[in-house]
Formats: sequence, structure tokens, C-alpha cells
Amino acid sequence: MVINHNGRYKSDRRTLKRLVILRSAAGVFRRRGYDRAGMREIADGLGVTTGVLYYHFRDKGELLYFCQDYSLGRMLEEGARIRREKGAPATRLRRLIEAQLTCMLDELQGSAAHLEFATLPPRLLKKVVAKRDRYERLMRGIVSKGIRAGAFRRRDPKLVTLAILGAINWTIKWYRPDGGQSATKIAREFADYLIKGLA
Amino acid sequence: MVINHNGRYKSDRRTLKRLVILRSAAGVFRRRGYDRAGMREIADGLGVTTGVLYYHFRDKGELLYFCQDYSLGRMLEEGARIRREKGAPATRLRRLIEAQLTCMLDELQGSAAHLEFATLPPRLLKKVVAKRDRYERLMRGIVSKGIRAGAFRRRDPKLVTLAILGAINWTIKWYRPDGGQSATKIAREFADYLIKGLA
Amino acid sequence: MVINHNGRYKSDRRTLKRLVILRSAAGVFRRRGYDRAGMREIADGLGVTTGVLYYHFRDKGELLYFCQDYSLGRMLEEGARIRREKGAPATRLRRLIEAQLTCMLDELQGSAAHLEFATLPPRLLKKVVAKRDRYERLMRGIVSKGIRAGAFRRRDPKLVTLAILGAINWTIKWYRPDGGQSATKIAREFADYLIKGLA
Amino acid sequence: MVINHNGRYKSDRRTLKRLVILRSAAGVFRRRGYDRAGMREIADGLGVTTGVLYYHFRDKGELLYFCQDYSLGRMLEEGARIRREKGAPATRLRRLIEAQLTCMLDELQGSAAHLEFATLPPRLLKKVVAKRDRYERLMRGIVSKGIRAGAFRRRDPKLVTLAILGAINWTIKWYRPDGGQSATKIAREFADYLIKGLA
DNA sequence: TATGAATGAGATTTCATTCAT
DNA sequence: TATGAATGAAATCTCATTCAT
Repeated sequence: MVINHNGRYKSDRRTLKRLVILRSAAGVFRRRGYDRAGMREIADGLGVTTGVLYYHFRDKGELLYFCQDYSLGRMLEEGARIRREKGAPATRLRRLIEAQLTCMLDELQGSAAHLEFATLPPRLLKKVVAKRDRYERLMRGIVSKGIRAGAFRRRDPKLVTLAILGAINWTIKWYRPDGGQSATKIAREFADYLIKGLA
Repeated sequence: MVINHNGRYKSDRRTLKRLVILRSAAGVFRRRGYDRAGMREIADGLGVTTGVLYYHFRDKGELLYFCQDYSLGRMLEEGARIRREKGAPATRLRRLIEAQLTCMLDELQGSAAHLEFATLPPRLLKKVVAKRDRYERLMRGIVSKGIRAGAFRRRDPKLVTLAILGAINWTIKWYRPDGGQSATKIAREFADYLIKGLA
Repeated sequence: MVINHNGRYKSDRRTLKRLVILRSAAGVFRRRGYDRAGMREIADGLGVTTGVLYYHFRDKGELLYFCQDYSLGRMLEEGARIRREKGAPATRLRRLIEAQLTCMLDELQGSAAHLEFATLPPRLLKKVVAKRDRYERLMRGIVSKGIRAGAFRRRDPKLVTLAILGAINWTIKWYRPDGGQSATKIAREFADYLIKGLA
Repeated sequence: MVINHNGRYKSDRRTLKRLVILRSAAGVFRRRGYDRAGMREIADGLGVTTGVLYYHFRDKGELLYFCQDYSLGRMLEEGARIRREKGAPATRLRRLIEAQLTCMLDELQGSAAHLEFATLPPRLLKKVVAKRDRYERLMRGIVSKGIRAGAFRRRDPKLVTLAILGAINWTIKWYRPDGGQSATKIAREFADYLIKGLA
């Protein structure tokens, strides 16, 4: 996945095809979990054979890696934007929580492949863990700054961040796009509740 | 797994052996995930052959089922005890959060096999989902009652409960027994933070 | 196994390979019986790995099914042809007996996998039993018509048919292609003897 | 299975127990076939554990051997009696056919374990094949003598015998004790038909 | 005699991956 | 680029058999 000087994904045919494959793979990973997702299954969903997958990706692990990398990339993009904004800590934390939930539940339709790490080969694992940690630090930074600024109650910023991330990440276990709760409502209520805990 | 008149697991040799196997299986499930956990691996951890596992359990699914059933059983036991106690809603919710975290992180050493459902055959899935739902309802009940009593702020009890459970369940993804944070400290801080959100 | 408009098996590469596999499987089933026939053994006989078998057939049961289906198909083909012929009942019954024996002992080299049913999964079992019954009815029809026409002695057509089929089917238990008796001679003598019983 | 000087099975406790086991084993072998019959299954049918089977029999093969040996023994007993009788060849052949069918379908309830040889270890195989051949020769002897005496039509006695045995042995594939046809009727009709073929 | 527990070899089956075309 | 066919390693599970008690 090459990013060009515009900060966008290069739109050559190659990359487009990779994105198409990733979308299908992400769906299968979400529905079945990484281990139970078969390459055949992913290929079938695209109407091609497994060979195609191997033409575009080295192996199954790389497929997972790019899913995770893409998800984390989107989240970091949003996060970076929010960090640059002015505003009270509470406001920024709210934006971040809402952005992540919207991203996970709406945009990526709960794919959140970024939640299944154990399987990756070390080389890829290191990269994706690093990216995840960057995102975690980003959120923790907002929390810490809020505490130092006196806007938030004194708490262990690390544990608070992990609690928030847990609440958010867990949503993919129960969220159903056609269920009673819209992603927007969940995002608002979660933000309300999780920020109040810091008041 | 027969429960005798003391409400404890019957300690005949058969049941003891099953518990020994379950402990090993739970460990492997936790470290590797259900799908990547091999029966060989589980057996090796016990110094026996896979045949032994099949002598005591019908198949891999039943092994997972009993792990989940046991974990949920322990949590429900604690939950029932807490529900019977007198005390302010905040106190009871705190007790429940702390109990679940202690149970998951300390007693079961993060096994929490109860978090991987998708794999179970329908018959067992139904039973374990029912048990999980009972626990969820138990926590939601405490939240709802607190709201009705005016002790908690008006929020959607369902979403709040899911947020709390997410924060708690997610701990097994990052908790390390030999890490910087003790289970006790995590439990206290989480309870503080998650209850404050309802104040 | 698709049959094209010529009434023959479509000869694309896929079907050809399936037929090659079936031939090997039929041989092993005959020599060793279905249960003792290993997929390894069948694959070894072809110089391939077991994976190939599973690429072309869903499972072992389907392999058996197609053996039986093919054998019964051949017998029904011959039977249908004979039924359409004019001729005295005795002549037609003779033709049928000889055709089945030739088919079983010569053409299929005693494979007669159609004799081992118990193992098939219900779905396939039903189909193959139906086909077998069609063949049985075909033979019984010739016997009955002969009796009604006064060409055959009055006997229970069902039991006579079962006796004839028993004599024929049993041959695969003792027939040896390199033995003293040629398939042709067996066919003639059996027909003589079994038809005389109806005179 | 020891035979004492009265020509009867010694009725000590040991032998009695062996017979009880054999009866159960024969039933399972018939219903499921030798390979699919599990030692557990046989033991369960008796309300004991597999250990008991191994106390009384060396292994599964010996269990099969004794089933076959017993069946063949019974058939040879009857055969020997019939051979000693005076009477026309047709009468004696009829007696033999009826005796075998009665023995197989009634007395042994279609167990006819003597039909599954392939599995036996060489040592036992040789013995049981020898016994089966003795029975075959017995029947062929009656046929041959009838031909030489001019009572039967000139036919290949070997093939006629194999046809008769096929018709008889095949009955266990379709006979049902609770079906429409009684063993007695089958025996009579088969004898009628099969002897008429020699007239 | 009988049992419960364990073994070990082998069976079928799955699946990521490769490769010639 | 894409496919069909094949591989090989591993996984789950079965089962006859053994053995201490």
C-alpha cells in the first residue's frame, strides 16, 4: 500500500485491486475470525480464485496486516486531525471517542481487524503494534494533558485510556448494523459516560 | 461436571481429572486463542496424550464449553452474592466490577475463555450465551435500579453496562500478571472511574 | 458427473480425472472393503496425495457413492436395452443375467462397489438404494411377465429374483480373473441353471 | 471353545461366558459389519467394559473367528447328519438348503459372521477357510453324486454349488426377521427353485 | 474377574500455499 | 493476471489394546 506525495493512496490499478481484496478479507475476518477465515472463502466473496490473492499479497498474514494497518491508519488520521484542533480537553476527548467509534462501526463496518494480533509474523507484528501504540499514546496524551490542565480529575492516565479503549473496542463484539442502536447514538452515549468519569 | 449437595463440584477422581485438564486447556486457549490451540498442545502441557482428552471430553468444543461454563459460573456465584447484599447502588456496582476483575485476572489468570463463542456447536452455544446473558442482566439490573433510585444519573442502562463490560473484558488483552499493575489496583481504579461516570 | 446429450459422460479434463480416481478407488474397495480401504491407499495407487482426492470429491463417502452409482448405471443401461428387445421371457432373462455378470466380472473387474451400502450418509444412501431398487424391479418385471405369460412356472417372483441376484452378486466373493472359470462361461452356466429353475 | 467327549461344548462357567460374549458380538458384526463394530459397542451390549472381552478373547479377530467357527460348525453338524441319511439326491439337497437357511436366518438370526473373512489374521483365516471349504465340498458332493446317479442334469457341480451358496448367503443382506417372508417359507421356495434347476 | 484410565497408531479431512499453463 | 490442480503439513478424532488396581 503505497502512499504518494498527496498523502493519498496511489490509485493505480494495482492498488485499487488490493483495496478491493482487503475489503472482502476484512469482512470475512470480522465474521469468522482470522483463523477460521479461509483464503478460499475470501476469494469466493470476490468471485476469483485464491491464486489472485497470492498475486497481490505475499500470504494470509500480509492480508491481515494490511487490514489492521489500514484501520489503524484511518484512526490515526482522525486522531492527528483532532489533536491539532483547539478546544477543551473534554471536547477533544469526545471527538476522539466519537471518531473511533464511527470509524470502527460505520466506516469499517465493525471490521476492526486491528484487534487480532497474535497471528502475525514478528516482522509485521512489530509494525502494527507500533502503530497501535501510537494511537494509544495519542489518546493517553489527551487524557494526561487534561489532567495536568486541571480539566480532568487526577487518575492513572494509562488505566483510564485502557478502560476507554476497552469499552470502544468491545463494541464490535455486540454491535449489529441493523440492531436497535445506531453507531451515532452509541458514540454519543459512550463519550458522555466515559468523559463524565474524568470530571 | 456434577455439583453435589454442598454446591461444590464433586471431588471424585473423574471430576478432579476433568478440572486438571480444563485448567491446562484454559491456559492454552488464553495464550493462543481457541482455533490456534491444538489438542496436542493441551495434552502436552499435561504430559499426556490427546486420547486422554477425548476420554474425558467428547471433543474440543466441549473443552471450550466447560471453560466458559466454569468461568461464567464463578462470576455468577459472586454476582448472586453481591446482589443479595444491602448497600448503596454505587457500592454494589463497585463490588461487582471488582469481583469480576479479580475473578478474571487473578483466579482464572486471564483465562476468560468465556469470551470466545463463535466456535461452539449450537447446542452448547445456546447454553453458554444464556449464562452470559444472565450475568449481563445481573449487572444491568444493578445499574437500572441505581438510576431508578436516583443514585445514578439517567443513562441508557444497556449501553452503560456494555461499556463497563467492555472495559473489564478487554483487560485480558493487555493484562500481564507480572506487569506493573496489580489486579487489585486495576480493579479499584476501574471501579472508581466507571462508577464516577454514573454519578 | 455430468452426462451430455450423447448420453455419455462428458469428457472434459475434470471428469476424466474423476473417472481415473474412481477406477482406483473401486479397485481398493473391492480388494479391501470400504472400511479398510484408506484414502492414502487409494491415492498411492494413483501416485498422488490424498489432497487430490478431496479436490475432486467431497469425501470418502462420495467416492463410494460414485462407484456404486456408476456400476448401477451401467447395469441399468444394459437392462433397459434388454427390456426393449423382443423375445421370449427366457431369452430376455438370460440376456439380463449374462449382461450383469459380464458387467460385474469383466467390465468392472469385480468392483461391484454397489454391494456395500451401510456406510453412505443418508442423502446418498437414498439415491443409491433407489437405483438399486429400480434394477431389482426391472429383473422382477421380466420374471413376473414370464409367469403371467405362462412361460415360467408359478413362483413368488420376488423370492426368485432375490435368489438370482444372490447367486450373481455372490460371484464377486469368489471370482478370480485369472482363475479357472472365464466370466463368459460363468455367465452361460448361471443363466442355464437359474432359468431352468423357472421352467 | 473346547469340545468334550460328548461332542458338546463344555459347559463350565468360562465357556458359558464366552458364548454370551459371542452372541453379542455376532449381533453387532451383523448389524454394523466387522470393521465398524467397536469393541466398546460389543461390550456395552453386554453391560460390561472392554477389558472383559480381552479377558476372554485374545483380540477382536479371535472374536470374529469364533463367530465364524461356531456358525460353520453348526452348518457342518447339520450337513453331516444329512449326508448320513438315506434318500434321493434331490431330497438330501433340499434338506441341506433348508437346514442352512434355517440355521442362518433363524438360529443365528442372520449373523452369518462366516461371510466376512478378509480381516482375519493368517493363522485363523486358514482354519476358517478350511472349514468353509469342507462345507462347500459337502454340498458339492451331494450335487455331484446326484449327477453321476443320473438324478440331476449334467452341469458343472462347482458352479452350481456356488450359485446355490450365493443365493443362500445373500439372504442375510435383505432378510428381516419381522418382514413379510418367514424363514421357513424362504427355505422352501429357495429349495424348490434351486433344485428344479438341476432337474 | 472386572474396571477405569491411558496409549499410540492411524484415519479422514482441511487449508495455506505453489506452480505450470 | 488468473486459473486449476496439486502438495504437504497439521489438525481432530477413533479405536483396539494394555495395565495397574
